[in-house]
Amino acid sequence: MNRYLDVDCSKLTIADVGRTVRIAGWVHKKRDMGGIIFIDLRDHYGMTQAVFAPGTEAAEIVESARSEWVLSVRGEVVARDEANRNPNLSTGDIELKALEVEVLGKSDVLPMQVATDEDISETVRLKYRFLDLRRTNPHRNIILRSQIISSLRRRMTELGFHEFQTPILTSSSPEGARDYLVPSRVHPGKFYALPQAPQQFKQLLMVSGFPRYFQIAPCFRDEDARADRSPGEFYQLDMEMAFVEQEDVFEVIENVLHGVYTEFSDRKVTEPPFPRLTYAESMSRYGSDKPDLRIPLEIVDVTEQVSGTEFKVFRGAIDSGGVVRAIAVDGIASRSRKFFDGLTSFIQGEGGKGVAYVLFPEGEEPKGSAAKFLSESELEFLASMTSPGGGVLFLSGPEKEAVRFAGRLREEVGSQLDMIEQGTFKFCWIADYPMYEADEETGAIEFSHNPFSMPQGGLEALENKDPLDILAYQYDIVCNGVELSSGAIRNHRPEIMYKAFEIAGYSREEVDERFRGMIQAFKFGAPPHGGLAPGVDRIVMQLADEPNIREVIAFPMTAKAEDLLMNAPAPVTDVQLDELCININVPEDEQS
RNA sequence: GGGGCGGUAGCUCAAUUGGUUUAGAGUACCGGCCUGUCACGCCGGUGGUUGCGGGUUCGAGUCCCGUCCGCCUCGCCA
Repeated sequence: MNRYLDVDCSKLTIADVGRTVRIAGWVHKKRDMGGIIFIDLRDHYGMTQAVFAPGTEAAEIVESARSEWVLSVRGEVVARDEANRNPNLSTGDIELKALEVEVLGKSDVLPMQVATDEDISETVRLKYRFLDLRRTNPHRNIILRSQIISSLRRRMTELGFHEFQTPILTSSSPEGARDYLVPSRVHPGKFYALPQAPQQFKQLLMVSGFPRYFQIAPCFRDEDARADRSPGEFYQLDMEMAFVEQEDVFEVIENVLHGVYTEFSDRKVTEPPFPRLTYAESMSRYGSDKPDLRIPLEIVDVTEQVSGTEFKVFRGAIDSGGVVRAIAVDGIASRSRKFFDGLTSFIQGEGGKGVAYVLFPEGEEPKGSAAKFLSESELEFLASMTSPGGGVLFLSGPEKEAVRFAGRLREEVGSQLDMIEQGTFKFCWIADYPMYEADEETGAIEFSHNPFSMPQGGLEALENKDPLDILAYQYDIVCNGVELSSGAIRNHRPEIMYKAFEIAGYSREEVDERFRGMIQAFKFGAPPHGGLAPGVDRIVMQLADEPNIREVIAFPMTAKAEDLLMNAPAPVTDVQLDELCININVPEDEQS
């Protein structure tokens, strides 16, 4: 085939016996028996055992070879004796009797072993990522990512979408995360920004008359990392459609996600149409706008039912305008005191006060921290929420807090009691987000999500309704408690745009200044349009069943946004800085 | 920026309450032996600023303070 190899390391079988072929790859393991030498040669495709007979020139060369050397071996394919076959290897029925070997690349002593399953510290893995990626799991994850992205592209194209590229060097946009900035040499003192998302570009493409846009889009946001959030950069399946309403977007994305999740996993995937929840409904039933529907627990508002209670904890909450939220859990009555104390500690760790509870053990009196303070009728009602042997957990306080803590408690109890349904991907839409929210400290009205979303009710709603009551055509798609994407039907009407921004405190001039390109475009005939942008890394993470996003990124950065392999970020030369008219002014206590 | 956990041979880990440990083991590496292994085996050897700096103590891998790095998390993520 060429001078290095004829076939890859996975292909040779009993049918090839007698052929003389070349294979090339890495020394996975070498077993030197003193005379005969065995080498497992590994490449991307598989592994083949090469045998070196004592006294041959090839054996002499290979004697000094070590793990991860790169060899090309020419040899004769021979069948192994019955007793010497290796059933763990696809090529285990044969071996390559070496006639000739060429060393293509030597290896220093390895900083980490490749041919091992043992855990290796992430620092070492990231510093020597090229070695790490040779290992089975990391290698497989990156290939899976490639296949998923191919599949996404194919599915989008088949649905009539066209793929576009949009600028990487663009301008800083207000709102949102901190930008990554790139200094301009031609315009000293001015900066490009890397796009946080191609949001405005894709909307401009709609105005340009392209009805179905998509892109596997790199997005750059200078925000801190999480297990499911890589710092700096990530990828979205960015898509946008013209002349559509919310349901049209839902239908397309359900098709694509159901397809890709079914293609790449054996789990049960929610059949389209995915459940639709309003934001308000999701918050009240699950205490979260990204509910994990695999947990069969729901939050119930029992404020009214216990409004006459003497129980001090509830009394205090209700009298100061708060609420009492309850989660009924079957079979929980037999749990130890320690279990419930643990739940209280958990909620305290989240910033709450604690968890009250009442239990209904079968054939016994109700017990639990709240039991003796509740009236007969109150207990009767609560008992009806669960079955004998069950119990009810309570969180009380100001509504916003009670809702949030109840949501966290729901997840914690679900997880501790192994109630999370395994082997499924449960999707849902969260729609009807509020257009605005009040800043917690200042009370100022600000956009709660994307400022480019169309307010429900249009201009009329903006002019006549309390801003905090206005909903937007704004939606999220959630899978197993992970937010995959936000999206919206966009506001394509300049007059509605100006009004929407005015409510959030931006003048017409500011809007013109900050979104010049887009607002101008909308004045020259813009179609109604909308879309969303599921996070590719998170999709791959779920399909690879990895708990950490770095496992599906070939060259990830650390939580502190450093690339340990490429040594980024790094200082640059004074010449480079001079050319950009930049003076570095790092405070002394931050120098390292 | 706050909180939590961690950092001991190249790698993965151990080391009782602060003390007979010359800081050990496996693996890797080096040397010797071995012609059918597939985690080859056997014998021997090299390899340590216990992240770094300071402190307490007769004595610190172990306790205290600071600092750096890694992970998780809160803030942050239109």
